[in-house]
Formats: sequence, structure tokens, C-alpha cells
Amino acid sequence: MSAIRLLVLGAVRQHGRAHGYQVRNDLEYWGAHEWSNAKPGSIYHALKQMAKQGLLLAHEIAPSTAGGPPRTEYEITEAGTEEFLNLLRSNLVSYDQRPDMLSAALGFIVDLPRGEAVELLKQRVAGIEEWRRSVTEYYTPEEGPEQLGHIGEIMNLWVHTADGGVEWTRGLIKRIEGGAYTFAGEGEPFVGVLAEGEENPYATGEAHAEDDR
Amino acid sequence: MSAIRLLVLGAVRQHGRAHGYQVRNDLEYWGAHEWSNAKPGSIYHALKQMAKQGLLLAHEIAPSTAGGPPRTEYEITEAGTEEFLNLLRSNLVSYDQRPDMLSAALGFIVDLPRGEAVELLKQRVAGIEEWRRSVTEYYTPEEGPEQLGHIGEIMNLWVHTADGGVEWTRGLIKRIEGGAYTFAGEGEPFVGVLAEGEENPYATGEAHAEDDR
DNA sequence: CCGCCCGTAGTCAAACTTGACTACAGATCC
DNA sequence: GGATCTGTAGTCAAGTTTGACTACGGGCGG
Repeated sequence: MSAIRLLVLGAVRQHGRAHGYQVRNDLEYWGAHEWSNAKPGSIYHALKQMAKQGLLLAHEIAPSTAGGPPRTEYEITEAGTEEFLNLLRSNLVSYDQRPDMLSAALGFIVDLPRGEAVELLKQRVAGIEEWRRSVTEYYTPEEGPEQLGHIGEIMNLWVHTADGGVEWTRGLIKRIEGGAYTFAGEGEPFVGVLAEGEENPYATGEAHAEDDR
Repeated sequence: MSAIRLLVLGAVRQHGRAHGYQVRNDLEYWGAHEWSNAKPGSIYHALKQMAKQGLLLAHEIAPSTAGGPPRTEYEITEAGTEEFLNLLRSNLVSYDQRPDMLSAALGFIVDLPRGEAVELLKQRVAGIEEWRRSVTEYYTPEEGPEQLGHIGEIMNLWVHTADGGVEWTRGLIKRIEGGAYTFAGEGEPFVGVLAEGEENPYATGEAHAEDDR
């Protein structure tokens, strides 16, 4: 599963009630089109799908004042909130070497209580280390790692990446434990959504690096 | 585009002529099902698709001796080889933060001459550094990075990952320049394929880490 | 000697993703 | 004042991915 469901659920949740274009705009504001598959088609598809599955509630709305086709507004349901929290927690904990998942979860990490966030991140570290141990053992032939030839470099890459992931996670834990950011139940939350009509300072980024995708 | 095309093209190419199940087995031998979308459906789909596009040549074959439905064998074409090399080169150079792409390319890096491999990896380093520069500039608001709140951690993660990528790539360059591995035109190549009937020492890995995917 | 499981080989429908496209209202420019 | 541009909102067909399923032959236990 991709990061799209978490992103869309989280965006709708932050608005309370949102139509597709609003979600699309938020995700662009977060730069999500750069590090995830948050393209129009995927977003609208996810909205419809999750509405069908009872995670969102769809309201048909009269055509907007600002031109274009009739809109549909979505609201998150009980089940949707539960799914959102499940996705959020599991993406924070699990090491699946998919950066988009982690990035998406990171964007909503403050929706959890501070203590839980730290706890989950510690589990993440433990998980990565366990993965590292098992993978290095498993893929080391008896005749020594030379037997793998250049294929061994793939494992080398994984391990290097895993180590970097541990280091980064440890840093984040320290920052959170040190009091950074505002978490659930700590008053005025940080909201990364655009107010109606606010301009997007990070609008579609032709301005910066073409990243050769 | 995913890593599947490169993996399948490369596997067929190493065999000279292969049927789907052989490719599927090779990819499992390389552990590709763990770090890419190399599942049966995707593999057979890719084979058919690329045959339709003229990158592979399909031969209908009599049912195998070992039971099961009639097989199709594939051979790589001129166009397929060209595509293979293009994919290989571009995946080595471009930093798209998708580890599966890089891993796949790494598996075939020795199909290039040593000098070219080094050159491409150096381009990779340059590309990552350029990306890092542009991203840190672009996403730093005038009021200082605190304005981003916890969202800034996403960028932090990217940058950390990019730095790790540079470090790892530099290490690989050094190893290659130091004479490691056997590259194209240097005699007896390393082949990571299973001979007919050889058992797979890394068979489907229930044995090691469940990675919570 | 027969029912059952295992390995070989591949298919299929359902879901998801992609990128290009439509449609409309207001602003802008000669 | 009409042509064209821009921003809003979403659709669509084509392609891809997934996970479960089919089909067949051989070996093996009872």
C-alpha cells in the first residue's frame, strides 16, 4: 500500500471537511507530490475508494462559486479516524525502506501524544536493528562475503541505509524528548493546511531542482 | 516506472533465453522480492508487455518435462539491450530516493565497463549534492526553519538520507577504482543466476526477519 | 495403488497509478 | 468587447500491481 491513504485521511481530518481540490492543494503545500504518488488521479481515487469503504463520508455540494464542476466534500468517520491512527502508528514503527511512508507519517506525528511518539520511534529503532542483524547473518555465505561478488554491494547499500535511518531516528527522538514541537493535548496545534484563499508559498516547484525522476 | 523492467531485462539477458519461471527464480535468488515489486504477476506482465513492445522476443515452447502449463521462452532483442543499458545508466545516475531502482541497477553494474561505472557514480554524487542544495534553499522560509514546525523534519529526513547516499556512493567508487569486482571486458564475469536444477540457498525467506511490510 | 501434497508454470480480476484531458468562471489584454 | 489566459475542480482510458487462484505431473505414505 502506498502513502496516499494516510496522506488523504490526514488532510481531510485536519480540515474537518474538505473537497478533493483542497486535499490536493494541501498535499502540494507539503511538497508531497515530490516524495509520494500524490497526483490528482490518485487523490480522487483514494477519496472515492475510502468513501466506499466507510472511512470517509461524502457530501454532494452545489457547484462552487469559483467555477468548475460540482464538488464533493468529505468528512472523516469514526472508522476513518481509527484507520488513520493505525496507518500513522504502523508507518512510524515499521522499517519498510519506503521513504514516502515515513515522510507521510512524520507529517502527522504531532497528532499523537508526545510520549507515544517517542515510544513508537524507539520501537522503530529496535526494528531496524533487528532487521539489520537478521539480514547480515542471513546473507553472509559461509565462504565469506566475497562469494556474493558485486551483489554484496546491494546488501551493503541496505545496511548503510539502515544505519543512517537509526541515526536519524535517534536524533528525532532526542529533539522530541527535548521538548520540540507541539503534540496532541499540548494546546494550539501546528496546522500545516492552507486557509481558504491563502496563497501557497511552495507552489508547484518548477522553480527548483529538476530531480531527474 | 518501477524497477521491474530493468530486473526482468537483465535476468533474461544473463540467461540468453529464459522463461518466466526462470526469471522469477533468479529474482528471488537475488532477494529482489524483498526490495522491489518482483512478484509473479508483475514479472509475467512485464515479460508480455516488453515482448509486445519489441524489447523481447517470445518463443512458444512445448509443455515442460516437469509438469505444468506450456511455457514461453524469451530472448532479448537489440532494442531490449539498448533499453536495458539506458535503464541501467539512468538508474545509476539519478537520485530519485527509490532504493529499489538503485539496488536493481547495482545488480547489473558490472555489465558496464569499469570506467563508465565510476563516471556514472560520480555523476550520481554530483546530482545528489545539487538536489540537496536546491532543496535546502527552496524550503527554508525567510523567517527561519522554525516556521515549518514539525514539517521541517520531513526535509531533515530527506537531507539526512541524501547525505548518507553520497557517503555510500563515494565508498563504492573507491572500491571500484581500487579494483574490486569484474567488469565488462575484463574476462570471466560474475553471474548471479541459478544453473538449471541448482538449489537456491536464499529460497523464500520465511527463515529471516519478517520486516513488517 | 490411490489420495494428497509439493514443485513447476502461469493466469486472472480487482485495485491502484499515471498523465493527459475536460469544463467552467473570472481576470487580463489589446 | 472578444480572445485568451489562469485557476478551480475533477474525469478518463491505458497501463501496472497485487494476491489469490488454476493446472499439471511426480513422489510418497499408508
